[in-house]
Amino acid sequence: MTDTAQTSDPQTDPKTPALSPQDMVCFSLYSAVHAMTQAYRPHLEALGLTYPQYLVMSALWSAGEAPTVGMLSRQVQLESSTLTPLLKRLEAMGLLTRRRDAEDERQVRIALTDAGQSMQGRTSHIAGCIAEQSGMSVDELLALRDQVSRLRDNLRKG
Amino acid sequence: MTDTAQTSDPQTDPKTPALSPQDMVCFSLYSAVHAMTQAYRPHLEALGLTYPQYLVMSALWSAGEAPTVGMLSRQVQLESSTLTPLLKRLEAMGLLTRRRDAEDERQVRIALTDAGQSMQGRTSHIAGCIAEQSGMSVDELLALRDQVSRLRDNLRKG
DNA sequence: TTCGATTCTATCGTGCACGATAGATATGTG
DNA sequence: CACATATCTATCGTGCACGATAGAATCGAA
Repeated sequence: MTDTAQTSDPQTDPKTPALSPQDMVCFSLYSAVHAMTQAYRPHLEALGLTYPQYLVMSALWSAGEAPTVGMLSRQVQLESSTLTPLLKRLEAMGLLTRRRDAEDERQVRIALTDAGQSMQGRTSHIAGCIAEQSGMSVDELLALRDQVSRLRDNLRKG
Repeated sequence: MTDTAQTSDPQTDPKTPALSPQDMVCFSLYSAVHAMTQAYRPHLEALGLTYPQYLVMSALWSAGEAPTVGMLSRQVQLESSTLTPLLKRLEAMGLLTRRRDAEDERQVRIALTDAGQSMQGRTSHIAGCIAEQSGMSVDELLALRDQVSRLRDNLRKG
């Protein structure tokens, strides 16, 4: 993400002035994610979750039936090599179960336990806290979300 | 970032409908960073750098004189526990040197080697490639950068 | 100037995150 | 049925990223 404009020719001018991280779109995203993780931390520590774990739990709370690892992977955009150990940790905490699908034994279905289901109720205050801390209006946040999602989808296509 | 609006009361209604990751501002940022890292990967692999390493190199290219670890830490918003091993790897690649400051022996000053300096010239095309791949105009990207930076700074304050 | 407090970097342990790869199951073609 | 191909999850190695902590150097106040 040195992805802002450069007027001088990059091929002929070997001393193009360097873009500082502060100038780059990529750095704003990168540092915002870390700041967001820090903002979530106290809320999630009370639940014993990390941020990626919370993200997977959110996917499960909003899912209809027990999704497969592949379905989760596509939804949260993480590889199976990331998800498998993460899901094993959530299983060890007693929040979900992992079971081979009888129809297709290659797939593993993830189902919430009662403890996993009931945890959702203890997360409902978090959204408002973060939104307030963001110092932005709900409309601004929604617009930002849509812009960032559009950027992400375009980058994935390219 | 379940940080969009909830109309039902979170205290009295234990079954608040769950926000899917796709609804959350935090997830858009989180997934956009991963997409951005993937977009950078082919360009950075040619240089033998990871994205965080590239970020630190960018900070050094735009810095006036040899900054300390603490100065870099504040600029790229990473802890010394992250920077120290990262800087050691860049040192092992011959891109920079780490030396104790004579004035204040607690501090370590980071200076680019010739190889580190000259690498900058080979990065000048990357910005344009990513900007094009983003499918957004320069004005949109700059506006997005400023919005995301504002969000980050507000979250850091809270 | 002496010693308590602060500053600064490094170390350690845990948990992502990914590419490469393996291994098991399923599918399709003959 | 046989066998090549594809799909799906898991494993392994590398590199972040952070909190907690340690240890050295500096600063400050009596």
